[in-house]
Amino acid sequence: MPELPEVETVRAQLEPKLVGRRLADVQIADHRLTRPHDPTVVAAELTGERVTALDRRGKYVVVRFKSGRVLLIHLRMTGQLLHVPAGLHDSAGLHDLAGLHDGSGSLPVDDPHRRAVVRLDDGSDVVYRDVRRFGTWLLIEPGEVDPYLAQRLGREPLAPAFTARRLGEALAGRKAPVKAAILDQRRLAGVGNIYADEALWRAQIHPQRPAGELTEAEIAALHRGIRAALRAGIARQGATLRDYRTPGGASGQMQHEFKVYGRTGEPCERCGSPIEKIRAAGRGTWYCPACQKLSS
DNA sequence: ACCTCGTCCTGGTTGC
DNA sequence: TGCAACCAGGACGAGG
Repeated sequence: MPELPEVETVRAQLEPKLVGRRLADVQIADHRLTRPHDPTVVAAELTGERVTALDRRGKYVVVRFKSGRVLLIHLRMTGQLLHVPAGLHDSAGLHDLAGLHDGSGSLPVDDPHRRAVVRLDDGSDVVYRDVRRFGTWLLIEPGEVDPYLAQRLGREPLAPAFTARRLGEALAGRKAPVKAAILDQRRLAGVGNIYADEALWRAQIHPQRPAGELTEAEIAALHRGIRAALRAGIARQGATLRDYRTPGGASGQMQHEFKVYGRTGEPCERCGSPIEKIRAAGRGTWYCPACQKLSS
């Protein structure tokens, strides 16, 4: 599930491949990708655009064009953006990069999960894959992107302006579990299920604590925990559970560093107690019942 | 305003 | 062994 660290890794790796390039040809194979807009129309509008910047906001990849228009890409659960150098199209190498081994030593001729391909003016391709088709491409007219994002996204957790005080403001008065609160993109942009659990473990806070009841010290610890977990994820190029790949096709390494996520029954690194799995905020949630107490 | 839950979607896993 | 049920979860809208 691409969260902030995965999306930031994709952005950083794609940036030098995309900035300055013109979109020579755009093919969109999935009508859901550009909903509610017609993919053929979107593809035609994208063709000829020149990329001036590749940014990230929350979990969105923000592709900025010279025209002022912006393409917002959201990978949701299983979206991938892969860069394929000129001359390697449709080769076995691409399937290898995309992690499509079928275990028999042979590689599929067609990739059924390829939803879109952008040919750049240097002959390379940006391939968009998405098994579950939750991902979205939204082409936005100049001036409309800031209001669109402002309506949906809160603060960037790694920005200097995101202080413990700001986090406290976002959590104040809320009775929802703290995990639900930090997953709320309108409060905090970019934290998903994995890094929420990892951040709460670092802060030694129970995921079901009411968000508004955290003490000042706990808010400070959570602030540090969120930023440390996200930075660790970026440093490891994200976490690959199944689908996530960098644009070069590599797996992330952060899954090897998880303190709690997916580690049911394994000893807590801090206290040795077995990690437990519960359901919180409607999501699978892992935590240490000994050092993340519900009542402090 | 806040909060919870259902929906979208596919493929891997579980259970009978 | 076969096959249906279940599970994973980011964003969003419905309903309380």
